[in-house]
Amino acid sequence: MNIQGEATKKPVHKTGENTPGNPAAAAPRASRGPSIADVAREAGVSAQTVSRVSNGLTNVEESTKKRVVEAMKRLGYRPNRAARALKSGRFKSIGVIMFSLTSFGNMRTLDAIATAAAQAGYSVTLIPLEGPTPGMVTGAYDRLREQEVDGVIIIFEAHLLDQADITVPEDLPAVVIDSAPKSGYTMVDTDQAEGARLATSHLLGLGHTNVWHIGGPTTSFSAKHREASWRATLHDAGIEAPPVMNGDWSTDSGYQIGRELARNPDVHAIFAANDQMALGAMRALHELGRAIPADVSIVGFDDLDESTSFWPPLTTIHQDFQTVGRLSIEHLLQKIAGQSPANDATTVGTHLVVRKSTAAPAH
Amino acid sequence: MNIQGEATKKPVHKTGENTPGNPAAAAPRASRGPSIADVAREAGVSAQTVSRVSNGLTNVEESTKKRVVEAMKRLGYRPNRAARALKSGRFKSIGVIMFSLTSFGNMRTLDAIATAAAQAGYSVTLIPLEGPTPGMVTGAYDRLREQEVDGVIIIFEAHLLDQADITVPEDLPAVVIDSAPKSGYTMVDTDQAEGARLATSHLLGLGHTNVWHIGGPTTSFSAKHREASWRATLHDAGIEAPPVMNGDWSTDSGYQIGRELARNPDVHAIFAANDQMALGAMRALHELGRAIPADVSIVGFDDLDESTSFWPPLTTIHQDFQTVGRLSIEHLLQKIAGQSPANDATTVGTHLVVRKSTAAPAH
DNA sequence: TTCAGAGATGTTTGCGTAAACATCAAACAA
DNA sequence: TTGTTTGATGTTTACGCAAACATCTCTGAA
Repeated sequence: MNIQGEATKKPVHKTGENTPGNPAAAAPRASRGPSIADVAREAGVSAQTVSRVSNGLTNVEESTKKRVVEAMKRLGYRPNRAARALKSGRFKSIGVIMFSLTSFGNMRTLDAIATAAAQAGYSVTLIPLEGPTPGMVTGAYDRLREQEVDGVIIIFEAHLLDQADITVPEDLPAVVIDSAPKSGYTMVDTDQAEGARLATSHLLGLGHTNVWHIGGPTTSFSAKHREASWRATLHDAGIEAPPVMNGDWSTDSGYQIGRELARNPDVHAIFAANDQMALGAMRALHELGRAIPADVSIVGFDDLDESTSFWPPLTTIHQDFQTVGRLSIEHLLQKIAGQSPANDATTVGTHLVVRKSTAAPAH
Repeated sequence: MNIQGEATKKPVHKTGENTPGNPAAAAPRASRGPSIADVAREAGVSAQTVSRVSNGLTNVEESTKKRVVEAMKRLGYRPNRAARALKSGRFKSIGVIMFSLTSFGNMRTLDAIATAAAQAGYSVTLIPLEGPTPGMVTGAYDRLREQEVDGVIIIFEAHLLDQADITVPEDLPAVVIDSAPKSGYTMVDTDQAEGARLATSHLLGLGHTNVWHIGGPTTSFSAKHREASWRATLHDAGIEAPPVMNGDWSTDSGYQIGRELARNPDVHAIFAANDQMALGAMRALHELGRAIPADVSIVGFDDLDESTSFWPPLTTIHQDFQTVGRLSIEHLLQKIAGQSPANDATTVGTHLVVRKSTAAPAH
């Protein structure tokens, strides 16, 4: 009420005094909240002083500041970010481009990003993509540029951007997760190589003479990196890597591949590129009567909260999604602030979590 | 390159010709993209005409429009949403407030929301909350108001808002998911009652004489509703409901409660309020030697993609997250457009998916 | 006393856009 | 012819904010 009254009392502006044929009652224009000018009037100061208080500048006398703050409260004033952004060119918002919200790993990373961004006073704008086709990527970029964000975090293979004939505008800070180093972008990611090596070595150390691999999609750098490291680890042990079948991260794809592997009596050790595919593979093994871990050992990658409760509880590689998300934001904010112009690559460590899905081979 | 070159050629503006003591080279002011005025100059028309083309208004001659579009392309023009928002009061953005990104159900819903919003030309701004305490909710609202969104979707119990002494500003359209009907907000949700009834009836129909329940957190309306419906279904069958233990949706909480239930020889049928807790409970049952479904039957709620691959594959209630998300956006956009002022409640149907975790009792 | 310096506060201005209004030419009716 | 309508286009203005600059009021030193 009070506010309303004040708000409508707004200035007549200097729009020339001559508007005689005023058409009926002015439309009750969609109530915009009180502006900085309203607060200024209420507090008896200038708009600029209100702005200073609003932005926490120091050079305002204590009593004045108090008066302004009270006026703000009374009017329920909230700064208008659109105006602020228009004026300052800063949006206090970062965009996240990702393909799918259905991959648990991405979810966890997004969660961490959102939390870290919020703590830094940034909001997160989501741009979901439907698939890794050039068109989809382009569309996202257009949208992000329109949206005007201060920077972006991209959670997929950066070379897809290149394929799509896109370069991130040089003035738009970007951080890439799940991509190759030296892609030309700042990068933060889990140490995929270490994780895959840990998983493979664990199985080898148990006495297995070979390790099969359920790979992730070939469009994913994480997947490719994990596979390469698995292959290298086998090679270092003098073992020739068996053929790889690639899933799409989904549980069902793991199940399909798992059925193939389960039918092969030579398979006694499996390294799945993520926990979800490992889960699917375990179902296939169960269905085909292969005991885990007595007959077949399996290791996953991710360490989801759920993996402890898979049956049997899954031995897996722990990924620190939290840290990846946090570091991404940190690096991005630094770039936004104009620091750290280097396109560096940061890697977050992993570790092996041994549970019940692996054991020494029977023979 | 080309674009770059054009962009830097930007107007000198009419900032008064007299700036003699110009300090060195003018700071290479953060390159703002080309504005509507640049396009207008390039195309030899007025800014207003460019605006008309940009907004797809019809009253522009074809040849003129073409000239403008070409100029836009040449300059790489993108409308500035901040300016547009400032002018129009519309932000083409909707906010999503949610507690946790770690609950799979919320994730799936968020995914659907983001997709539907994108299709409607809206972006999604994420506001993660750390917990259901009043302070957290308040903070989120402040942030959302500052962020200036056209509407919000709230994925949690609406009464928490009331507890927090907050009312959604009447002029801010809102849709609530996972909340009680008649909460005063427009509501979209899965038909919790139907789902819980389906689950309970299924177990009863199999011949079980009682059904235990693993409940969700008491702060969740979904959880309370599922529990109430389970209780009512038992009551209708002349059965007194056994005591309920409440988890927090997490797999681990399901495991803890599952261990209690597994130790009780009377327990032969369990309805878990979500699939994750069912997974945890199944692990507990396995560990304590209770066969599923020979000795104990269990039904979940959600029907995650993973549930097919749990061991045994989980019988569960299918929730259509996709539809819930899509309808939320539809209703919200209607409210934003000023239509459908009624605070109605929309319910999305469920169905039972029978897999391998349920069977008739032994004897 | 006089003035320089420092800090508080006010005034002007423009960010990019679109509504409101103004103008102008062509088409048409009287 | 002359005026009226219609559609295309240009001009002015304000959206809310915060830089840049201007002013004003104290201190304290010369």
